[in-house]
Amino acid sequence: MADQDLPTERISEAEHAVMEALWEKSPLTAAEVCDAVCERRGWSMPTVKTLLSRLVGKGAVETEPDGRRFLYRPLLERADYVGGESRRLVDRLFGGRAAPLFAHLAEAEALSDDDIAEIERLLKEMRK
Amino acid sequence: MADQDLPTERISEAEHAVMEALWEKSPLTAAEVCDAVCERRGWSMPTVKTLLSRLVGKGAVETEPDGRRFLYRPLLERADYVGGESRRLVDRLFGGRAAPLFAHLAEAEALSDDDIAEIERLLKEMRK
DNA sequence: AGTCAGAGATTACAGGTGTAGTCGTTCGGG
DNA sequence: CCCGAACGACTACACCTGTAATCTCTGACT
Repeated sequence: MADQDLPTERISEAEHAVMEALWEKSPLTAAEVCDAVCERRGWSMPTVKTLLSRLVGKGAVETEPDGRRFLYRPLLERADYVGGESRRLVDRLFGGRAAPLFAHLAEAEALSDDDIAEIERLLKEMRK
Repeated sequence: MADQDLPTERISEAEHAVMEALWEKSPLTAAEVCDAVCERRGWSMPTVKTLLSRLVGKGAVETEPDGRRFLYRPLLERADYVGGESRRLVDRLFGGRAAPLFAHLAEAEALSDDDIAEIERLLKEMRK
């Protein structure tokens, strides 16, 4: 009963970098997306164009004509993407239970003091 | 300073299913791995053989001759794999901070009561 | 001793992904 | 009014992944 009718196919890692740029600010032109990500990833414009096209094809991004170019805007929301990826990981690696993930992060000392404090705060809030 | 000298390349999802079988019990023959996963995934023997070979190539599994066949044994430990994958996700999606991941799971109601109780227990233990 | 079952090795092949070049059109400047 | 810059569309291509068929060898049984 949790089926989304979003026909959202899976988004690859490179595509995700483009999505992050669009989540940060949108709509953007292809050139602006490139400004946001090309240097960090060592990409050229054509690469960004390809990724944008694929994202449009996957239904994760929509275009809006603006003169003779396009403005790109995310259709998939970040929270949905993040939620899906998190769930996939938890399902695949921890049998769907979040506690073992937490235990693992704790054991690996991947939790900062800030994280711990924040989580305690969240827990307190939840149980209220 | 946390670089592992393990030359462990990335393991794909199908390969991961094979690893799970080997983590469950090892060493196993290819046929035994197939017994463990073929039905669930709808795979045939050749598929398992291919995945095992790739895992050996990636240095995640080692072989030990046993008569004329091989016994397969994981070299990569489950905790390392799980840790790596978890870290990748947290880095990519939450800027490396675990608290937002936790917040997200909480918000998405992906935490069962058991999870919450368990996490509280872990927290109490950690702060001691 | 000959053959067959079963083991790993080799090959296959379509689809996804990372990364980019080229093509055709069209707007704006001279 | 023409040309070049810039844009999206199309094409390219190597590698990875999922999935499997086929080949070759060798040990065991008859």
